[in-house]
Amino acid sequence: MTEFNNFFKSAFSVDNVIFGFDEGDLKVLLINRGAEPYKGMWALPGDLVYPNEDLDSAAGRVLEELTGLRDVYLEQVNAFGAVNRHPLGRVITVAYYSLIKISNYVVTPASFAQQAKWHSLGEVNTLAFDHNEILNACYQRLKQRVRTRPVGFELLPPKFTLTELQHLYEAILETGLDKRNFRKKILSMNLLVDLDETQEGVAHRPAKLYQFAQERYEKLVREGFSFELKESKRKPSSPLPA
Amino acid sequence: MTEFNNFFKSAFSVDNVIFGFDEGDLKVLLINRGAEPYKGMWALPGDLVYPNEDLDSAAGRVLEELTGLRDVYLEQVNAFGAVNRHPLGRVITVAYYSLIKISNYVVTPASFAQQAKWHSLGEVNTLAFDHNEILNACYQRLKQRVRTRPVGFELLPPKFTLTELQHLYEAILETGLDKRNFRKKILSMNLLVDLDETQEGVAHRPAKLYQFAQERYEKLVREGFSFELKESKRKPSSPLPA
DNA sequence: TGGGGTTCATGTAAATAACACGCAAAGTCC
DNA sequence: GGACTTTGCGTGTTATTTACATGAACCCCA
Repeated sequence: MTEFNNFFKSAFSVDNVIFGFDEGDLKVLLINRGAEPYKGMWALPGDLVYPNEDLDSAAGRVLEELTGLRDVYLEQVNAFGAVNRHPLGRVITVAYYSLIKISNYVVTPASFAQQAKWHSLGEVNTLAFDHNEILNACYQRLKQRVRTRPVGFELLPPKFTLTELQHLYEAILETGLDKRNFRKKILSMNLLVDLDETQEGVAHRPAKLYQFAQERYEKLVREGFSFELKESKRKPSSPLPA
Repeated sequence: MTEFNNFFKSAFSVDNVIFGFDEGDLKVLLINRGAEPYKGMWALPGDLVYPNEDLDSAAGRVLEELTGLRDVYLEQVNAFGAVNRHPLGRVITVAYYSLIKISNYVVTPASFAQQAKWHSLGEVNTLAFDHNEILNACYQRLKQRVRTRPVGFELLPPKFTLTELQHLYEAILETGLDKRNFRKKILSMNLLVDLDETQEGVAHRPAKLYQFAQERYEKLVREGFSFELKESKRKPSSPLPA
């Protein structure tokens, strides 16, 4: 057993890629590290896992400490365990991503951060540790999920317009979609409830508001669906912000 | 840093779900544990990760010790870290699955096993640790992969018939497929090379042999494809072995 | 109060992909 | 050489996906 105990010299952490959606693009919540190593650099929020804590709980805790949110969509993606990924010892990390409604709350930097801030996915620079790699893996996973589960909705406010929903898909999939085909497809899934309300205060014809049908939503999350739409030939999504 | 070091009391392992395909059904390679805990029970092959070893390397090592094979399809699935999943301490495990050509080699039980043996997926009973859960997660992942990457081929011998290929898909997807549609679809992918050879010694019309086109294969592994065929109405796969 | 600006909402025809289906040919076995 | 088994193809039918344009609703401002 002595030999066995030699192995118990490592630790593990969770890192959480927190996605939000705002102003038409996809964002990640990053923290500015308040402690060494990598002090002052941007990083994914994460923490060592407590001895009596499950991985999922740890990921949920990190999220809650930072945002105050519970009961949020949270999915484990992968473990990262390169030998030297952490300068202070052998630490493997388990990556999670979560989807939150960005408008729902105020970010309160946790103890381990000086600052927490949303970054557009396209504007993320070099992060601490191997966090760029982790971020990328989580983003790829999200991209894939969006095509087979209706998880996109987790990112939207309770009431939304079809155009907002389309912009969300376009941002995640990095593509442009045909409006009519998008609507036809999404409406045919019986996933949306027409609220008989419209936007107010917009300087143009107001759009109808929808919410998603909870039961149907859960069914589709469980069973999966297939959302495949070809990139629109006519209106490729602009690579530049307006 | 003292506090930090309190965390370094845990270990991590890899467990490897090794899939093979033979006699028309999907198999997993299990070991009979030669040491406590769970001595004598069937389990997934796995091992603690050495202090200077990457996760992927560890998974590859486990596989090689058991089968002698290198350069095999290997994919990480998930980490499992329930607090009490290991009776001797906090050990989280990272699950991998690999796909091998079952006929290629002889199983040689590694040091940690008394015995290694192929089990049909349907005949797996209670395993050590949380290995049933892990096995299931890996199987689900494989099922999903098969629909978007041509990984199925990793399980077949270098030369195979279309019928064998179809049986493989049916076994993994647990479904029955229409022969003609299956052929049409798979041939239209330009993935197969007709070897101009036929089976020998079979008591019926011999089938043509194919191999898969390496380049095209790699391209499709990278880019993905979509293999969706509806379950055949006429010949649902029999739930019972012949 | 009406004209300009902007976004919303919608339907159809053409092309493509998926589906169900049956029969002749190529071998082995006896 | 006749019976048996499995292979290997092609086609009509149906469902899905694609491309595409115009009038309607609302705000703002002159």
